[in-house]
Amino acid sequence: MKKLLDLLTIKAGEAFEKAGYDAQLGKVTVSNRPDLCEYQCNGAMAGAKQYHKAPIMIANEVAEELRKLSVFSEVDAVAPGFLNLKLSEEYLADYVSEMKESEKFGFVPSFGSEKVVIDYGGANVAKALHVGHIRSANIGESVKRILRFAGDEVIGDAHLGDWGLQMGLVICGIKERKPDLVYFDENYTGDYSDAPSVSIKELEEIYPESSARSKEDPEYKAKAMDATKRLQDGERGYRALWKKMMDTSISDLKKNYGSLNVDFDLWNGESSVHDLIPEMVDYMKKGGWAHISEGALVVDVAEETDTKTIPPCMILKSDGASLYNTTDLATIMQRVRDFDPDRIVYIVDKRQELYFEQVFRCARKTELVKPETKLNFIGFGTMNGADGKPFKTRDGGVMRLESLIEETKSEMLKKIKEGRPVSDEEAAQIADIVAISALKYGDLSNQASKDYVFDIDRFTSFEGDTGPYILYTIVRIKSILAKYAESGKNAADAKIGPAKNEFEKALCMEIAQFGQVMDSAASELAPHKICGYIYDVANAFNKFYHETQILSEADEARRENLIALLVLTRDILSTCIDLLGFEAPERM
RNA sequence: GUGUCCGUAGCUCAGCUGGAUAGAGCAACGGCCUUCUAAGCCGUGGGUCGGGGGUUCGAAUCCCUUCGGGCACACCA
Repeated sequence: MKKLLDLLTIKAGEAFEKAGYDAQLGKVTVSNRPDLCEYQCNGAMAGAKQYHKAPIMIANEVAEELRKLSVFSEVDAVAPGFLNLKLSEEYLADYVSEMKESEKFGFVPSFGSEKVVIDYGGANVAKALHVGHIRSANIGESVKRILRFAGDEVIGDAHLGDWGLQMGLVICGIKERKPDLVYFDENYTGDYSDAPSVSIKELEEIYPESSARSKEDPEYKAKAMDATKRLQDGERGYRALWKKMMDTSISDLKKNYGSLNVDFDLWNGESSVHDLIPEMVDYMKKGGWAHISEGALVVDVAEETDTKTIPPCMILKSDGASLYNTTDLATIMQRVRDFDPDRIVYIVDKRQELYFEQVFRCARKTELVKPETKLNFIGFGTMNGADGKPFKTRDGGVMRLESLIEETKSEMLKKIKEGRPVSDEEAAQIADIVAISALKYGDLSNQASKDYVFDIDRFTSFEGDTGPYILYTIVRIKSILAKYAESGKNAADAKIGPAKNEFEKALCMEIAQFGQVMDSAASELAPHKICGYIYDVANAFNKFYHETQILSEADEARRENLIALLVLTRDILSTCIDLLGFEAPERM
């Protein structure tokens, strides 16, 4: 289906042309003065100079043409040259009815489909997820779903931090605690499959402890670095222990990400490209791109048009060791080999923007990717506390993501119980679902690039621009539809009829925006646009709901029309929250 | 220092490829439940869009400047 605004723009363009003007002037937008009209076209004013004519005269001539169409119920030319339009109820009803029958509500993206790898999550093995991980998870998951909806083939990669000094630190920590473990027996040649594993609890204790100690004790740090090197060089026991830790950590990560409805297609990490690094470094040297600067191997990425100095992209440190850049570039190499993607999207803290600019330039310059391959950096802002500073626990520490989720759930449970009476079991189930909506909507409704204030009271509120409010609206619709179904009736194939009042029409117009909104959300990778949209739809629905008796509507045909409108509204909202990565309960 | 992002109602934020009277939510105040979930709806009050200049018929939006804040700037990730 064509987008509604595109259809109207085509009509207006034709009218401009018939009146003797450029069709390009016919751009129709949603009105910013809903008291005056529903849609507007400002082309007459834009064309005034070109045609040396008063804009109102042009507007009048175009209005004359537009009035001949059945699309509009009202066309006004208003000073200084606005064209004010109202849609005919029949035209609108036909449009939304067609949406209801169409796959994806008739959404057709204005761009072609691609193969995309999304790099998000940012989890580190052996370290618990903390609140800082929530944005990448939420935004990445949503972007993944949005692009899939738009027809892309999307691969989500967790890109774990599983190979650096942190692993050496943990190995040292474990060795200190349990030196007798078989992993540390250099003479052992047997199998490790029955060897003891490491619990997530231990890992979470050991890492901070070991990390703190290494900062004060240079000798200990040297041991950790040695352990890291031995791990990377392939020492059997260390590799086996590492594998055990990976298993423990990944299953814990799956649990935590799972509670946010986040899942990955690939659980690759820095370790997966370890073997690729020598080859890549060699390639960059042979290609003449990499050279030694201050002892380190670098690729110059500055360009003449730069307004700021871009430092070279470092490939190897002066001690010959690899670093973040090395694995990220090798990962690009790997992704090109494995998937040959048209596009790689990184959902990362915006403070890493310059760094990724270097990596992208380096990848292009060294022809790791084809010139047309898109490399996108989606930088997100910090989640702040009420004081406007990065979110911390009450005692100033870093809050674990799990704790944040638990706190939100218990807060929500309290509110659910304050409401209508429900069983403890049902209340808990509902609270879990609604809490996730609160967290995700609270996060995603902000533009990704901006910092935002995390306010648990606001996010978990059932009022205003919140996840729970959206869910409440969906639940209301479901409730009516359930009652309708109980009466044994079925209006599954019913069409949506011409709106009988302004509220019904307003709801239809909101719904009709779907394609437009999806298109910009997908092309701009902007989940917050979907949040804004469903908030508008929910508001329009609640107003409509307040004014309209549905089940008690006497005219059966009219009632079926209304049920059809409810079905479409529910489906649109449900689809949108799924794209945001949360779901609605049956009751709340 | 260089670069970059931000500054809109008491608070949290939309709007920013220029259009008519700058919008929401929260908070405050006042209405609406024997009727499909009142977790809703309706209404009232609240603004020199940080300041100054410019471009334009028209600027929160574009340009310049200035003030205030965040962030980044090769061997961390």
